Order: sequence, then structure tokens, then C-alpha cells
Amino acid sequence: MTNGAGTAGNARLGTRRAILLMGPTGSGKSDLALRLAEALPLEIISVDSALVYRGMDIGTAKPSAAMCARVPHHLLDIRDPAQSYSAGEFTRDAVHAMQDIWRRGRQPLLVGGTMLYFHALSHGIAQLPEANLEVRADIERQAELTGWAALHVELQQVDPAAAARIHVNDPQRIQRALEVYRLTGKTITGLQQKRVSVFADVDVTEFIVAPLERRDLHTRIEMRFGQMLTSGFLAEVRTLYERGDLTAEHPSMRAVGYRQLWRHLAGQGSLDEAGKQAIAATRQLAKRQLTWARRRERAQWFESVHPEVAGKMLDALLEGGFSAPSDVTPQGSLC
RNA sequence: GGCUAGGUGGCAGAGUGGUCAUGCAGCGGCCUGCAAAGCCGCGUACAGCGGUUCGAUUCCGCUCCUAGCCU
Repeated sequence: MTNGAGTAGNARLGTRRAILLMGPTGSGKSDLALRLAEALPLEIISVDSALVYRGMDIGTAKPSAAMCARVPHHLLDIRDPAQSYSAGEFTRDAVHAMQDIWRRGRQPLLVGGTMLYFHALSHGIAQLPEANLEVRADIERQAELTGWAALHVELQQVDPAAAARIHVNDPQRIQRALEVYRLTGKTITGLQQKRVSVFADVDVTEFIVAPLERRDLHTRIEMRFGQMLTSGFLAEVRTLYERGDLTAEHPSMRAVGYRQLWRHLAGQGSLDEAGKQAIAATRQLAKRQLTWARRRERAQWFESVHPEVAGKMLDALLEGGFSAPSDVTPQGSLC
């Protein structure tokens, strides 16, 4: 069950490698990553859109300080919850982190559940203008007056291809396509033609961890949420709520769990209801993550509840040409 | 025991003699700068048995069950 990537054979030293460890929430990625990184000269790069936020630790199941002390983790706590983050910024940050790691003679282990970020890394991301608050506000204002359907019609006129692939009921994408057009005068369809994978000459090994049975994942998710509450998740959200500058519309506060607890704090529903909704939202997130995962043809799948996953992954890595443990001491911990 | 009101898909909850409620959950999928986001698709549900009818989830009867009231 360890075959599939076809990277075995040439153990060229100096080869730039990268390991991708993907999986739905609650599949035990973080612990696995730690074990791999302690066995091989690796540094962890978090591939997670929620772990970038400071002060969001419990609800995101962020690796603890103790874990960070054992193995360097990158891209954690790099944003304030009032800020936003994006696939483009992530790609840039991840590339920098990888280059630093390679420079240190080690290899990056990219771990996380934000599958779009993995996708952007593997398939490349086009040079597009960043989100522009004013233009977005303009478009939203217009949408309130005319409705999104009218904006979709507008998109159809400037970029028929985009309009054809973006559903009328998908405001987020209609807005982005229009935003790009207004900012550059060029269609998003055309701009997206040019993409280069950041892994162009990198030897990539892809792992996916997930429970074989969906029931197991659901059980795990429910248990984990209970533990989060016990660990003070509600207080964590309350602290953010009481800051006063955050709203339910901030990307950070739309994260699973935070959104539902925020609503409860705003007086909309009991804690019990919020908990049920949060758990359901987590299950839905996991389902979407699995949909992405199934498209990764080169990935090797591992049953997450299996006690020997870490060992099997290590075997696969050594077979794939990874060097044995070196005596390089960890450095550059960012958390 | 009697009376009354009800029994609709996993849950909530409309409704009609012959097209679809809907919401939530679930499942599948989409996905290029908000992605833990946004979006699309998917359900021979009408308690059971008879009857009326060209046709019954909808009308009638009986049975079972539930809730409230009464003795």
C-alpha cells in the first residue's frame, strides 16, 4: 500500500524535495507530521488558512508551543484576525519558507487541510491583482441595487468564458472576475492562462491521511469539538468578540466553530445549538476536503486510525530517496 | 373507558383529489488571491388495512399509535 508515487530509485543528494501531508480536519495530520519531522531532517510548513491567525489557537487545533519547540513550524500566527490572507499570499510565503529550508540543507513538510493552497502550489497560481477593497465595495453596492444576476450578465459581456463557468448564484466568484477586469482591463480567464507550478523541479511526495470510514471521522470531529469547549474555546472566541473591531464578516471569524460561537455570543441561539452547528459545519468542511483529496492522483492514501501510519509513511519516504536522519539541529522556529 | 386534536422523508414543518413545498442534516460534485470560504446537484415521505373515485398523501370507515381533556 506504500507504492503509487513512483519516485523510488534515484536518491540524488541535493535534490530539492517536498512532502505534502494532506487530509480532512481531525485526521491526525499534525501529530503525524511531528513524528515524521523528528525522524527526518524536515521542517513543517503549515498549509492552513486558519492557523495563520494569532489568538485563534483552540478552535483551530493549532500545534502547541511544545510541538513548535520540537520541530520548526512555519506560517503560523502570521496574521491578526482583522487581516485577511489569500491563496496568492500563501503561495508566495510558502515558496520563501521552502527556499529557506532547502538552504539550511533540510526538506519542507507541508502539512494542512486547506486544499486550495495545495492546489495553488502544485498547479501554480496566475499573476492576478490582489483583492481591492474599494472595487469590491463598489461591486457589492451595485449588487444591492441590481442583484447579482445583473452583474453576471455584465460579466457575460466582458468575459463570456468566465460567465459560462461561474454560476449566477455565486457572488464571490462573480465579484472576483469583475474585480480583476476592472482593475486590469483584462479578463480573468485570459490572465489565468499562465500558471507555473512551484514544484517545477522539486521531487514531491504526496500523502493523504483519512479515516476509511466516514463514521469514524464524524465521531472524531464530535469528540474533538467537545474537547475544544473544555479547553476554553468559548472564552477564546469571547476574547475576539470583545475586541470590538472584529465582525462576523471577517474571514477569520467565518472559520468553522468561530462563526457559530460568535453567533451565540451575539445572542443568536444557545450554546448547545451553536455546538451542533459547529460540528455539522466541520463535517461539511471535511467532506469538501475529501472531494479535493480524491482528485490528487499522485497521492498515497493512509488510514488515519491505523497505529503504524507514521512508520509506513517513513518507509515510503526512505524508499522514495529521502536521506536518513542527520544531526542538524532544528533552528528557526517561528512560533 | 369516553371526548378532542393529531400521525408527512433522519429532524423540523407546509400542503393538495391527478406538476415541485421548503428549511436543516446527510451524500456526491465544483473550485485559480475571503477557501475552515462560496457555489451546484441528489429524496417513489405521506402510520396500517379496507372503501369511494378514472385517480388518493389529500374524502370515508376501521385498526394501531401520540398528545390533551373528561369519567
